[in-house]
Amino acid sequence: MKSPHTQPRTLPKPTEVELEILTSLWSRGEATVREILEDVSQQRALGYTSVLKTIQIMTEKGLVQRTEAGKAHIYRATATQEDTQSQLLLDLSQRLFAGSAAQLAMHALAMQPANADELNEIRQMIERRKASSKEKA
Amino acid sequence: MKSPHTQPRTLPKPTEVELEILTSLWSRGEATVREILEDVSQQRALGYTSVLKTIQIMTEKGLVQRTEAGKAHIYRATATQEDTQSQLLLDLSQRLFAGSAAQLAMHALAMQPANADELNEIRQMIERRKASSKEKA
DNA sequence: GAAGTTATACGAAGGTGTTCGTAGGTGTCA
DNA sequence: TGACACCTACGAACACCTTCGTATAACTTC
Repeated sequence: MKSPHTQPRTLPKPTEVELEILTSLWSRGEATVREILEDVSQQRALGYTSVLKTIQIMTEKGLVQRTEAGKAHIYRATATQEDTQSQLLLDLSQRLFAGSAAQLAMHALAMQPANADELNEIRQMIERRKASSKEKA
Repeated sequence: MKSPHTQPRTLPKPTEVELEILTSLWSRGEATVREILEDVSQQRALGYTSVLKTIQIMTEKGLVQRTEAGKAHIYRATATQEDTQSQLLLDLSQRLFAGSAAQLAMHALAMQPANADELNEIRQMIERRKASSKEKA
């Protein structure tokens, strides 16, 4: 029998270090503590047990899931990167943009120029949205 | 003589409650602790001294500045809302979008539909950027 | 002038996040 | 088999955030 699904519907907001670990997991798919440490060490000096401890806490929180296969445990992120991006963007838009993701997007674009491809992609997205909103009306 | 300018060039990232207080200050321009409490109380049950303590810490951090006029001190935000929005957006884009504000903006738009006015504004911004990038090239 | 109101200052408690040291288990290999 | 390498688990220290209680000063009001 597999473990009972005692997972909460909504995952907690990952903290600073937790996010770095998740980034490693997203890029690798799954990883051991040592592999995560390799990635995280590129940006920050951190001991092995620090990563281990953090990822154990993340397991308790439900942010990651682990497979106990052989010597080293293998971890994978519970939420996709896209879902986590949405979660944190929504959070920021509520706290700093009165809940308007569009305002947030506008500010981001004004802040840092986008390249041509990105601008095209955004334009296309806007056209699509315009079309669908016209349908609705 | 006024106080020596011992302020750091970069302000620390405001925390949860600090951001709520800043939001009150941005909308009011300047405010006393009691006025801030009025605003914050709309969203969260909080005692007077809690707000006072927090804003005292914010003063130490340089997030707000105070004028000691009469009985109650008057506070104003050091950074504008726009600058703080940029600061936090930049931070999030670096931590979760590999430093790409455009990716962040795209994700925000895909996540939550924008209204027609907002879409137009974004489209115009894109056109303007396209034009300026053509000039450069 | 005593009581009540309102303000600031400050200490402290409780929670969480981050980091690491140490202990203990298991496998390898000369 | 003994030394070494590598793993997990766990406790503890430290810093920061949040909240509030208490002390104290000043101002009003009867």
